[in-house]
Amino acid sequence: MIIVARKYWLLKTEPGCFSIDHLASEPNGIAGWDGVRNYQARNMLRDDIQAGDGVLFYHSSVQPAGIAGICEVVRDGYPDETARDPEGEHFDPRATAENPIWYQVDVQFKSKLPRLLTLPELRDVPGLENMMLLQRGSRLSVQPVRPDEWKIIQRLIRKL
DNA sequence: GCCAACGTTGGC
DNA sequence: GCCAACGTTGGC
Repeated sequence: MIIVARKYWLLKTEPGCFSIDHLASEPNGIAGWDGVRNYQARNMLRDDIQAGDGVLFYHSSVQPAGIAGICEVVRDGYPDETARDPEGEHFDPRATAENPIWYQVDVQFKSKLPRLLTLPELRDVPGLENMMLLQRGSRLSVQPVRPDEWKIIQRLIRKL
């Protein structure tokens, strides 16, 4: 018997580089989440994130930063080919076909929030105190989100 | 632009 | 394997 436990994640991106609008305008709203060059994040992309998982799409390095939309993982981790493109900005000369080093998933657009659910707002929400995003010095670009945190955030979104 | 936090690199 | 130096992230 296969038990599929749906999991939840937060994926960070700088909207100047790739925003929720970019994702929405892709064919079928599907894009590869590539270019991640951090081992902790890589491990989650490769091993933990699965098709069907829910994703909070987070805009970082903007004022204010915040959750911009919701998307869903539609493909499990697979080698990130941008690591092997010498012309690309995510090139890593160590990556080979046998040892790709870096991994990505594919995500599909679900919804764009009517407005950003901002970081300062999230900090004030009871129940989110332990959310990884809100911890000091937290800068992982791929973060697990607990089911209760996901639920609270879905409720906030409905009231936006 | 500043700077705290954290990751990576490389000499030893 | 330690750790100092350096690079990057990202909120402010």
